[in-house]
Amino acid sequence: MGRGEQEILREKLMTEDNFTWKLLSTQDKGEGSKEKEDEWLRYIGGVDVSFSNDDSSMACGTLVVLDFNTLKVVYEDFSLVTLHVPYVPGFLAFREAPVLVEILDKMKRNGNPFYPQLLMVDGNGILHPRGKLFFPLSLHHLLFMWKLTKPLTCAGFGLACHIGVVADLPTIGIGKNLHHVDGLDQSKVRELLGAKENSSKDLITLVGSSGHIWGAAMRSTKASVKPIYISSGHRISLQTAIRIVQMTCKYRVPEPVRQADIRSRDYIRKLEMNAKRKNRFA
DNA sequence: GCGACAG
DNA sequence: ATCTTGTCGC
Repeated sequence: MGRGEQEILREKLMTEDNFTWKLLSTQDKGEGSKEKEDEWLRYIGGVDVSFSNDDSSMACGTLVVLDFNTLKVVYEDFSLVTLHVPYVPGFLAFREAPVLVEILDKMKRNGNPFYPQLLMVDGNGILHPRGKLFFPLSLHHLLFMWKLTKPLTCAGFGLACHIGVVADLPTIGIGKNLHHVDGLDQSKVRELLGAKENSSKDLITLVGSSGHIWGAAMRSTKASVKPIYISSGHRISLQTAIRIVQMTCKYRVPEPVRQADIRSRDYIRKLEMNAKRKNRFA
């Protein structure tokens, strides 16, 4: 029974393209294709969690949906929660996934027409270490993590994978810092990106000491020296993920994640402002 | 052996 | 993750 459970979970993580929509390199649509608009990638979601300064356990989960053609926000939702699980490197999903999955689920239940066809996550996908145990987690969480990671033989299982499997959505992981794994580290990546044979490239594949491909480091803006780290979350290949990220990068961080980030911070900042006004009248 | 480690 | 000011450059 436990073994069968593991088999099912292993098969749920897909790092190949598995979606119904189509993606054109130019995203141009020919004449007479209006009846088939559902077949094109149009709505891309972005999720992020921001935190309160006053109360570090208070968090704001945020979901935004952008129109791929205009890169404008067409939907946003927020959810305030109190987090009881601490942040532990490698176990970000246990802290942030529940809120984000809940907001997604709410949107789906309401039958919202803007429900995303693809989700970009502020956090890694398969670019993620496994098999390390840390203390501050409860036994329940450790067992859950163990069940999810044990069957995987060729990849990690970061926040983007976690959300993708639970919500059954194609997801892309976007890291703003490198999570050290399989011999990869910031200095090595910077060395490769800056190397003369790569000087024309703004993209390098992240190959670990074991030879495994974990994702890609991308210099998304000409001027930026600090790359972003792209990896497959769920139901998408690295190649496709890279293409989509490149098409949504107005700035260093792709728009869906950037907008979720900005609006999430804004929401919690305004909340704190209102709380302080109340105190002034008390 | 110890430290490094997404947000 | 979060605080915060100015500063440089397109």
